[in-house]
Amino acid sequence: MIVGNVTIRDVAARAGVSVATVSRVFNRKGPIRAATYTRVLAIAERMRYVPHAAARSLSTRSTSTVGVVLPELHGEFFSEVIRGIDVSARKRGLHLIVSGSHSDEAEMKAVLRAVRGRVDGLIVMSPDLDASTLLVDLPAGVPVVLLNATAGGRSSITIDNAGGARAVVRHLVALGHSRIAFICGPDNNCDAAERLRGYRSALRAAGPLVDEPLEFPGKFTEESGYEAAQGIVGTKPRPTAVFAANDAMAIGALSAFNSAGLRVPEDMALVGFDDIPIARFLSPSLTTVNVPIADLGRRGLALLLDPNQAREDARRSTLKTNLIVRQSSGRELRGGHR
Amino acid sequence: MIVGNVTIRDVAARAGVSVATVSRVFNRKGPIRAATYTRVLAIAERMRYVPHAAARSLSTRSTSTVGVVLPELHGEFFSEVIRGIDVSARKRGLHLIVSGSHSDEAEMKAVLRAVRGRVDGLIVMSPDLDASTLLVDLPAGVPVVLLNATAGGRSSITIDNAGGARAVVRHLVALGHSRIAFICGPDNNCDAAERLRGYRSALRAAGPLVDEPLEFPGKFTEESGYEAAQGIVGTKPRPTAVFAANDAMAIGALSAFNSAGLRVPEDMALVGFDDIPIARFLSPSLTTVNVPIADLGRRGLALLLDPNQAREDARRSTLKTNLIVRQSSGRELRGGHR
DNA sequence: CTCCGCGCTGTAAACGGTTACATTCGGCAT
DNA sequence: ATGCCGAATGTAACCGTTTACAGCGCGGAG
Repeated sequence: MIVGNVTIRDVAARAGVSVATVSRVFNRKGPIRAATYTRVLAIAERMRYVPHAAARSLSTRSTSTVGVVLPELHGEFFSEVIRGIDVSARKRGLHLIVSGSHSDEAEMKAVLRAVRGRVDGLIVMSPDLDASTLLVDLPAGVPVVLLNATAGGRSSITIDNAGGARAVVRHLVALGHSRIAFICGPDNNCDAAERLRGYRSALRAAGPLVDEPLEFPGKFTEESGYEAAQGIVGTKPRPTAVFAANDAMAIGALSAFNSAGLRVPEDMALVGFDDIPIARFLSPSLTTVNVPIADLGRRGLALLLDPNQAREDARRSTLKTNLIVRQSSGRELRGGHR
Repeated sequence: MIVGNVTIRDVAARAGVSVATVSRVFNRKGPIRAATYTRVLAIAERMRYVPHAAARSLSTRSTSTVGVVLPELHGEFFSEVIRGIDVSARKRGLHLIVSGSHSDEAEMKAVLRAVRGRVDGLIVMSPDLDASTLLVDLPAGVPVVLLNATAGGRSSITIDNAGGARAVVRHLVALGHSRIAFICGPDNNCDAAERLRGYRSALRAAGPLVDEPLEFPGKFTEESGYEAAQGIVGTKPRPTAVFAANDAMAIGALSAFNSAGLRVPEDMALVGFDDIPIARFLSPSLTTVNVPIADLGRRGLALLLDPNQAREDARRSTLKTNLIVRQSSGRELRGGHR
């Protein structure tokens, strides 16, 4: 027989007090005699009383949970974002409800609508889909913070994608490379677009000695990086350096270069973007752009909870990225035909 | 001005029906005239009515969310587990509340207690901490499924760790290796313990031509794999093969071997465990044991929701693992001193 | 001695849904 | 005409909290 769950009334009855008193004890609100306090607490403990979250939410109009909506859940990147949010959520006693794998827009909208009474706020990362149309029919009054996306009036945190990309190109150019290929991210992905923009502008800024942009399609997955790299291997004249728009594709490319018998970095320099945790453990270790991924999550949560959200200036912030030079970009090219 | 949220009563009033009718429309329950149905739905849509999740939960005694408790959230492995749960949760219209980073037991217990009225069930992965003591003061009546752990009477899904480990050792022995080192997982971690057990028993079974177990401590992290591998490099006589208890440590070891100038697999064969998605993209690609990670999550959820949970035989299941031979274990040793 | 104020506790009305039960209303058999 | 039945809908209790407000006892001021 399943023992029915103990309610606040049961505890009150057993302790010989009213439900209000028990509630006050649990919420440390209002004046309570010390003796009453400890007695109620002891009895509640003995009866294994645990407050019913839904009932409390209904009454207080506040769940203590925030929702996290990501394009997908797979891979080191998203895992880090979630972790960043999770650790700071726990510090504040908040719960996290996550949801990913939103291939299509309708599905995502359905999720967004189901939040009333479930979360106090939402952290949304939607680099692919246009955020402003998505959020249009979000229940009113739900605070939202966007990660790596912007939409009119919403708070957001973005990272300096273009700046990071420019740093990569400058690094490669400084090493003597002049034919630098780029493996793009998915179409419509705004991070990808910014990185591409940075790549192009830095190439242009590098002057006439450096070749035109040489771009290969990719989808931010290891597979797509692998395939793009195969295309690069067959390109004549072959580039001497490859800049992948994210680390996952760089990993795929590395694998393809190995299969093709090309050594990295001797025969081909390779740079990624994101600095996912395993980047430093690849062989060769991956030169990449560090983006403070966990920080992105952490600050997203902080912004969401910040009561000063109304202050316009604080609502948007951009996180700096910085180049991490490791082995895969190699040393200065010698005897180049420069 | 924030527009107050629309309640079911508002919709009922506007549509000229009772709240019961509106409720029935939304839940497709009870007989409703077609005309009423569409009219109410249209009005609700126009008013942007969304049912309040907490209120519904309170009334029906069922949230449609399940909780997922993991030891931590970082890395490809856990990310895959969550993804597996997430995709099948979405198919069933369920939400997911996750929580990780449970360094200590008290923290984890606190999380487990807070579930009343928040989730309908729990999927708990706790390879480090003893599950039975953890679950002792879980609110009564919350169904639980354990992943990679067992505790009296609880449903659980485990993977065949020992079998996978034995397959690895047999594979290496078949290739001609006789000095096979093992990088252990954390103490108290039951997956790690099982893998170690498999390693030892397979070595023993391999006969007298194969050396005694040679074990190095590790903690399932890339760093710890790196350090363990440094120790292995300095060991005399040096092993010819290394079996890391998980892929993350194998990645760390690979990095260390590269730094030390050892080629994998020519100078040192290397095998991991888990078959995380990037394993195939490492250079060399990693020989490892495939465990159906996403499946683990998927089946965990299925078991949790299975009304037949009472049937004793269905409550525990073990997932098969299987060896995936790639490049890192190399080809047969030639001219060994066998 | 009365009254006031304060500290502590109790009462009961929300919160926003669901649902058992009651009610209404045609239609149909008697 | 009467009664009955089932389909469609309404009424109101209930889910388990929080909290505004009321009440009560008691000590000190007047």
